[in-house]
Amino acid sequence: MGTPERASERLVEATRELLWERGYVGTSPRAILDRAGAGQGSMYHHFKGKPDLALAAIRRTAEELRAAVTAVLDAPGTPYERIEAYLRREREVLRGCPVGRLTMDPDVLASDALRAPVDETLGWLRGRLAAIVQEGREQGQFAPELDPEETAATVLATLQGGYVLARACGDPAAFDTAVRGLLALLRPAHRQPL
Amino acid sequence: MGTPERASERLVEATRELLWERGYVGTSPRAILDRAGAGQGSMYHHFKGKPDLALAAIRRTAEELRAAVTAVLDAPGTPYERIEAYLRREREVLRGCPVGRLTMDPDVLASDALRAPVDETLGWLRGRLAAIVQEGREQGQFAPELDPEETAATVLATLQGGYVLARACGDPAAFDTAVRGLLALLRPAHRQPL
DNA sequence: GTCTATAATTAGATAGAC
DNA sequence: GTCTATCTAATTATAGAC
Repeated sequence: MGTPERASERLVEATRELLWERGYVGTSPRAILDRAGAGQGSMYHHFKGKPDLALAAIRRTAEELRAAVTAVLDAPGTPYERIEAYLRREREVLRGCPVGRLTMDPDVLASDALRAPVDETLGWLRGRLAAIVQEGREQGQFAPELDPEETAATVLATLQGGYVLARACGDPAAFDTAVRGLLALLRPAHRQPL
Repeated sequence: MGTPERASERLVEATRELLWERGYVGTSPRAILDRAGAGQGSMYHHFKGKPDLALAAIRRTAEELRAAVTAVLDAPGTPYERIEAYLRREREVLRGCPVGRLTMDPDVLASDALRAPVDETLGWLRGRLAAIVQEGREQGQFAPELDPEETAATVLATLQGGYVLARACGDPAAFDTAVRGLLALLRPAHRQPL
């Protein structure tokens, strides 16, 4: 492990870190090269330029997120438990979502190529969550009035917004508060009172 | 109405627009001056520099947001209806939240001065929503298990995250879907089934 | 107050040596 | 493949005229 051998690899990793920390417009090729320990020639040999390198970085970040989410959502448990596990999974909350944050980047949104992996990843995530809500509805754990697509969107939006609240006050607890509020609303016991 | 007379006024307005569209790191003094139709001297006469001007712009945006939210939340109606009115109020969804988007800006978060108005505004909003949830709980419209602070955080997070989802796919409908999902979870009728 | 001129620094990319 | 040198434009700010 540690620093990768190949320069192209180090460039992608450095870009991933910087996109997460500073976004696309806030990341300069200079900063990438410094962090990767590579020269300009190395970057322009492997990639066509900043957008091309960023695309490679975003795609890898998206892949990793999907793998991590799949591991949590495919774990055993009731639908509610799996959603709860996803909402409560360990996160570096103050760093924000490495995929979701890109939607606040004007240059990313202006490029169909850069926006595509973001759109696909969040769309996939919504679909996964919707399937679980649907499952819970069929099992009677969730009320039939809950639309799976809508509920999934609410779950994902609460997560993404939780990052916003936590970063605003500089305290990860704000994220947890929003998640607890959502879990209370989703809780089967509460929707089927005594 | 129209373009303000005073240059300082035009500078603040231009900065407000650009911060909303491109964020802090994506906004250059040059772009501000172009949009405001002002020269460099004008800007450095009224403001100490980019951070100072941005602070003035952020404060005004925060003021306007508070006024607009107050108008909706203080309107007549049950607690659920007032929250629903807030969630469904007209928004330019794809532009995102002018305050919330700043939390994704590394330079804003790195500055206590710039982050303060963002933190205060979202904190105030959470407080207002929590008071309404509390009210609804006392009236029996919301279940006693719903913690007002947590529920308010969930409502605000869903909004902020709704912008993320909508911007990712370039469709405001994604925002509405998340809102409908939240309203279904909050709906008194669903929490007190037949 | 507002302007233009200037300047030091960085962004983003190219050329060509090794 | 990787490096350094170079280049054009933009960023952020200062100086000084009007």
